[in-house]
Amino acid sequence: MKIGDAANAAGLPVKTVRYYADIDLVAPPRADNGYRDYDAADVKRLSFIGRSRAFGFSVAECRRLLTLYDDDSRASADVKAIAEEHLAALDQKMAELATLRAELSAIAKECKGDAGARCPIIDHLAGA
Amino acid sequence: MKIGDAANAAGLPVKTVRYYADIDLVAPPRADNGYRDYDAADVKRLSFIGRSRAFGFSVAECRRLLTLYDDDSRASADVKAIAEEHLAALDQKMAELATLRAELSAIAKECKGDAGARCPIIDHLAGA
DNA sequence: TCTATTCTTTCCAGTAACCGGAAGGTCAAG
DNA sequence: CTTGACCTTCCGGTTACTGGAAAGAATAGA
Repeated sequence: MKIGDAANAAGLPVKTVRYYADIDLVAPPRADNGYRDYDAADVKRLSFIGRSRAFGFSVAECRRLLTLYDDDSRASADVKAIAEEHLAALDQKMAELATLRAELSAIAKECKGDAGARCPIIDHLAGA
Repeated sequence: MKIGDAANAAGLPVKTVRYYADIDLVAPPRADNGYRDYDAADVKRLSFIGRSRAFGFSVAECRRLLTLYDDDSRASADVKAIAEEHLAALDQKMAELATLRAELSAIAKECKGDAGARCPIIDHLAGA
């Protein structure tokens, strides 16, 4: 199976699939003509990565998850640990954004937003 | 004033200040010895950028804000527009993260997280 | 069979916003 | 005069790709 078909089946851009091959995430053998030769298992792994990425896992995390996916005797605790690690990171990110948003919103409220030059937002950013 | 002092006064790493000079955000003249020569106004602009970045504005947005900061006859509406644009982006980002978090959390809950191999998280990622 | 099109390959550059380090010039202190 | 702390430029790496160029391979149609 050529890269285009594999990418299609996995729902990923060809470029991305080639990139995953470059970084040895899913690196199929080569056919005689030099083309990468994907099989059904590769497509499954690509789909797995696609879904993991959609959940916000980094490529590095995907690599770990893929190792666990391949390992029939893994402990589900190991998988869950990665997931909770990621959940914690999401929580932290959201908290940061919420703080930012609240502060900026408070400052923006003070600004009339008219044709006048006086602007509390600028003043705040300037350190007033 | 040399870059180290300016960076110090603005609370930014020297590398960052040099980067801002490279991209013409705050580009001071050169002294005879080739050193960048910052003045008090430059330090203020650097601090302004530092605070803007801390609020999550991109460097491109900082550039726009800086233009308005420099313009005594700007309309506060122009500043507020940038701020609200950014607030909207923050809201969208937070919404995305919240969705992600909820979905992942729901899946993770199904996983016992023990020594067993059966793992609903992996199953979900595999597309079960 | 010739050809046009659609693959595929590799490699290079760019994205955002820097950080780290190397090689080398400058300057103040001791 | 030498040491050390600055400063300079340039190159590479970070994340996860994306776009594009140049060139070879395969396939469909005339």
